[in-house]
Amino acid sequence: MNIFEELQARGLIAQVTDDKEIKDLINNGGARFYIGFDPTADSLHVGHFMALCLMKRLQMAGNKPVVLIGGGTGYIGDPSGRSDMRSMLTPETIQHNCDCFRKQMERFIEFGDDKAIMVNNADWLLGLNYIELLREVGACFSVNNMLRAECYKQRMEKGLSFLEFNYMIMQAYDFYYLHQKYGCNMQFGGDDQWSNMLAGTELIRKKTGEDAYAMTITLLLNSEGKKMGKTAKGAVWLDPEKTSPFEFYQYWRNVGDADVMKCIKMLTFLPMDKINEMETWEDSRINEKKEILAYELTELVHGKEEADKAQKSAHDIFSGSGDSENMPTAQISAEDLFEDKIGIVKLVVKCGFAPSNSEAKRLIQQNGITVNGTGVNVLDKTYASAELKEGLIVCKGKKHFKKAVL
RNA sequence: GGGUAGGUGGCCGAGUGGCUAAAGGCGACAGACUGUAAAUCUGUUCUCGAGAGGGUACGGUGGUUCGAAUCCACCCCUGCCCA
Repeated sequence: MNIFEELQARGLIAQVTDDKEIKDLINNGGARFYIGFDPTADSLHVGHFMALCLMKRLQMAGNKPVVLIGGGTGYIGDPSGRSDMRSMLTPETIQHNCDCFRKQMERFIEFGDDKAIMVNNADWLLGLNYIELLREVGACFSVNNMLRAECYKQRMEKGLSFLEFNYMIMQAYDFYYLHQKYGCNMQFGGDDQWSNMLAGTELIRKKTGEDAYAMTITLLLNSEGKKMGKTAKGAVWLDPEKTSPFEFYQYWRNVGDADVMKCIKMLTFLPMDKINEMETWEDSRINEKKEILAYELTELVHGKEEADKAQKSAHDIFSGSGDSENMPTAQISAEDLFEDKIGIVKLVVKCGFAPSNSEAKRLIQQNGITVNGTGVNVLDKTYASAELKEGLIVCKGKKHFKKAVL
């Protein structure tokens, strides 16, 4: 099975500009392709992860990846798929985010002379001269056409600033620039990027007469049509500081039944044979599938050791052996104690189960909190420092566990 | 630049001087049921406080009033129409 077929079988391909040419290109390792990442936060998330996986798959098939960090486009903000304007990031934040991205990616993709390269579009976008750019690039764009693009259409009702309107031009310019400088002939991206990517291939054609290609990856949606990789607290991050390996594991362990196989196909590197075999498993093995999904992904993102730990914690907690060795911990400091004791409300907040005291109280009153296996529903319950030294197992609901230690 | 409609809690959206910490819906969290799933049902959903009670909040700043999300002035932002 060649790479194109595999991507297809995994359901990763959403749209392509020319499937024949692209097939040839990537199957024969002839693609020098880029994927752009805008530094909108200080960690990558699951959406980025899919793009990185794709990059890896293509790299394994002999193609050369270019990682583009949007240090320049971050100044503008992509309006695609947004119903309102992004808040503008300060230059310092953008720089900080770029650095964070770089660190995380280096762990995942191999960079080097004959491997992947990483570039930052701040290097060429920030120094552009407005009038020159208008003459050189602006002339190639039809406003009429741009307005017809899906990504802008949605914004026509709610308002679109000129700043954001220019995002497409900047992205197109990136592609053009990379084409000229590195011989980049292909761009990949999320499906919401389609119009921006097409703008790039068109710009290249107009300026150079050469063909360049674009392909989008299917957005990972759950069976309800919502983007996956989001939780109540926000995105599922790849940074272990922001989303612990255990939480990461649990997110995937808890995906809906209907979404398991899709996630396995799209996100893991399990061979298609194995996946096809899993498709034939009986329904009763659904939880086994979920464990495989969770383990595979945690291993990819956080490494084998962390994945083993997360899986073991999950088993310990949910299959009742009560072993707390690998449970995520919450550190309680001496200042949190009053008269050598800590109150239940404070304990719940310290464990990160509630952002405010009020919410913690509600949880407690609703029987949502268990400490060391016994339900606690009175607000004045306290625990002595000696108990804390032993480690208190605090759980919120049935799925959230923390070991509180002094 | 002119006209006009708007800006309310995480989101949508009611409310047009006291009964409003603000209806209703969505989302989220907890409980029941389950398989660490989905669906369903119940409860909760600004914050501080053990509680009584307090604090802050309807775009911003001032003002009127015993009392303002609600009235007035100015400002900021958005949609639509005209230029």
